[in-house]
Order: sequence, then structure tokens, then C-alpha cells
Amino acid sequence: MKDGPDIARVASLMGDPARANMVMALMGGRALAAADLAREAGIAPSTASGHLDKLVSAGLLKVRSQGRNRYFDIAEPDVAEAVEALTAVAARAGHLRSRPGPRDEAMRHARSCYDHLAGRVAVDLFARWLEAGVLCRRGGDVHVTRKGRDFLVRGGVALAQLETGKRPLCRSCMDWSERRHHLAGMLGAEVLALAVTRGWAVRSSQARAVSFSRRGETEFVRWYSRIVQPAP
Amino acid sequence: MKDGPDIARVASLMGDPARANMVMALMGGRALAAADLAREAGIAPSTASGHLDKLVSAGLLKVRSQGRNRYFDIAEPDVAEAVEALTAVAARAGHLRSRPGPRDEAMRHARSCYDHLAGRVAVDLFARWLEAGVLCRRGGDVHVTRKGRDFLVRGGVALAQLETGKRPLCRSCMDWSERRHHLAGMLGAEVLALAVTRGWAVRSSQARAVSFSRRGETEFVRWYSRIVQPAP
DNA sequence: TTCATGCTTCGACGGTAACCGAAGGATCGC
DNA sequence: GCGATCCTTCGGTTACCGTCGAAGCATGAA
Repeated sequence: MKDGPDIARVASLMGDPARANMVMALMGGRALAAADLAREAGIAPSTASGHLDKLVSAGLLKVRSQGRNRYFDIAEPDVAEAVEALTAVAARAGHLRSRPGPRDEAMRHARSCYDHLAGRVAVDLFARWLEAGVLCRRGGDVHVTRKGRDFLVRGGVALAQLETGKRPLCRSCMDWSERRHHLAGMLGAEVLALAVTRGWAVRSSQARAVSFSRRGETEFVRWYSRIVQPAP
Repeated sequence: MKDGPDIARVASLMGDPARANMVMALMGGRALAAADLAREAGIAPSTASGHLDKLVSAGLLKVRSQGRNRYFDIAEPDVAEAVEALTAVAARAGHLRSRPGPRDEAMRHARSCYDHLAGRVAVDLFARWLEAGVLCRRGGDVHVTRKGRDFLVRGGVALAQLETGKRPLCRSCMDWSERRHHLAGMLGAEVLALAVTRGWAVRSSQARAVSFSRRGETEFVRWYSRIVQPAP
């Protein structure tokens, strides 16, 4: 009767918590093996195998065999876009994943939201970058300004590389504890990665929490709030 | 354990065919009553009521009571964006809604894809507008150029109104019969609406098919392929 | 008041799909 | 070759959720 894209089919694929967690784990941009994804989703390898098969058949993921491992990855940019769009809706509507255990102060301060930074620190970063003209909003989207490009590149961010990816460079994401936005997208992920690489923060692999050392946080804040100066 | 937006919850809401059809029916921008949506989705009113309740509770739809009717509508722009994003994935991956019956030539020629035009005519329109500089692509997105604005406004398109909406103005959508893109989004819907309003085409309310009269099609093609001239 | 319309609540039914463990390829290291 | 690792296939179980019709509750019309 009707034609047109079958949105329900794609949506239902992402609608299963296990599959959604797997796709989310891949949003970082790195391909992951089946076992990693199973662990990430909290299910048995056999179950994960079935899910991954569906995701690949449906064109959401692609797979690359390497030895006895099979590495999965987001198939196309449009998938990442759809995930980001769903994230935005979920964040606005206040649908957060279950978080057993008490909410402690450290979590409010800094934590990871999938692959990017969240919490007070992240909200502050986002606000500063907007204010300083590193980023600008244009009709709901967030962009890096020309001035911002210099600032980021000087700060050690490999901008050009990030832009080749399948995800939007910038996205805003509602912070549930602060009720304001923080930075997501490829750049958001890179900022967290950079903080970890430089030893300012460590990610507990178990709980996905991020903790800054006292000194690390000072350095991080200094890094992102360097004055954006006109070329000397 | 983990925080972050619960994408699975939102996705699973759109993952049910009945709900997806209802949301799709609302993408046209007009609010619809519960009974209309039930019919659109092909389910009993009681079933629809349950679905609509979920969609509203989840923040995907909003409802307005008027007399004994309840009119439903897309709650926020981000929902429309997510739907468009899912549409794009589904279209690329070739997931089309069931279409029983033989594929006939007329369908390939012109038909509707939800609320916008699809088929050879639509693909031609899209290609011409890109070529003529009415539209331009920028990183996967499609935009109306300044030149394009004049062209459209002169052609009777109330551009300003369209932009206030909750949907992106332009979107490209994969045409399954032509394997090329056609125009979706708010402008895509408007083009179809305009063709109907001017009597060039009629929509069969039953099958959502679009048929152009011989003369209507000529006029329509002339309309969209008027030469885009520099100001005299 | 009385009847009709539009929608929701309730109870019961049925099908789909997620889940796991055990067993079976495939590949690598030794 | 032999064991170890990684992944998939299979069978059986469970549970959730979409579905409908009948009945109830509003609102509007006569």
C-alpha cells in the first residue's frame, strides 16, 4: 500500500537496550570486537552474536574479519547522525539510562556520557567556548568558528582528522545533573580522550566514571579556558 | 551504572510499526485526532489510544483537547529531526515498507513518499534545483541558496512560514525506484501540497498515490524548471 | 433529558523475540 | 598437531507487549 522508508524497522533495531548499548559503544569511532560489545551490553556472547548479525544485515553496522576476531563499526555516517538525533530527544525528554546506586557529588562534578565528558566541568567548558566564540550555534546546530579552529589546533586537537568521521563534529547534549548543555559529537569525544591521554583524568573501565586528579583538573580547566587571542 | 540519554527507550517507541505510522502521519505538520491516527496506522481505536498515551508520556507527541476530540502533534523539533534521520538511514539501507501488488509504471513515475513527492518526476526536480543553484549541498545537508529563495518565493512558496516549523526545511531522501535522491523535509512536503492545491495532481486518499493529469504534469514541470534568472 | 460520537480503561489472548548454555567451526600460538 | 581463544549455531525457556472487543466516561447535539 504505502511506500517510503521503513523507519520502524531501523528504530526497532536501536530500540533494544542491548543493541542500543552496542551501537553507543561504537560511537567513539573505534571498531570493537564482538566480545567487547557483548561485555558492553551486558549479555552473553551468543546473544550478542545474534544482535550483531541483525545490525549488520540491516546496514547499521559493518564488520571486518581479522584473524579470529570480528571487528564491528558504524556502517555509514547517517547511522551516527540518527543516533545523535535520538540522543538529543532522549536527553531533552529526560529519559536517562538506569543508574543504580546513590548519586554522589563526584559524579555531578565530572563523569562521562558515553564517550564524551559530562557534569559541571563539561557544562562550564561548553559555556566558555560559546562565549569566547570558539563555537557558535546556528539553528540548533553547533559549529566551530574560524577563530575556534585556530584555538583548538593550537591546543593539540587534530581537527582535520575528526572531520573525516561519520559523526557530526559538534553536538550539544543535555546534561542531566546540571540541566544545561555540554559538548558531544566528535569533538566532545576528542576532548575527553585528550584529557585522558594527557594524564589529567582517568576513566574507570568498569563504571565509565571519569575522575580528575586535583592537579589534572586545574590543567584541564586552564587548557580549555586559555584566552582566545587574536593572532599576535 | 551508566548515565546518559536512554536512546533505546525513544527508539523502541518509534520501533513499533503502528506508532511509527502515526508519527509519520504527523510529519506533515498538521495535528490529527486520535481516530485519524488509528486509521492511518490500521489499528483499533483502543489500541491507538494506548500507543498515543505512551508517545505523549515519553515526550514525543503533545496533545490538545478540543471538545470531544484530542488532537495530537509532534512535541518538539528534535523529534522531527530524529524521524528524518531515521528515514535517511532506512532509505539508504533499502528498508521499504511493504508494498503488496505489482509495481506499475505509473508508480515509478510519480508517487508520494509520506508527505512528499517521489518517483522520476521528484528525482528530476531535485537534480534540476541542485544544478540550477536553487539548492546546494553542504556536508550531507541540503540548503536553499539566496538565489533559490527568490526563485521559490516567486513561485508561490511561503518560505518564511515553512521555516518556523519543527522540521528541517530541506532533506534528501533516497528514491527506491530511481536509486537517486529526491527532496524531502518541509519544502518537499510543500511542493507536493502546492501541486495538489493548483490542481496539477490529485492524491488518492486511500492509497496515498499521486497522479498527475497530463496537462497538470506539464504545468508542474514548467513550474519547477523555470529558468532561474538573475534579477532583470 | 436522551441519544450519538470520540476516546479511554479493562481483561484476555497470542505471537514475537530476547536470553542463556552447550556444542560446533574457525583461527592462532606453541 | 594440540590446546586455547573467538565466535556462531541450535534448542528450549521465558516474558513482554501489541492486539482486540466490550464496557465506561466524557462531550456535544437534538
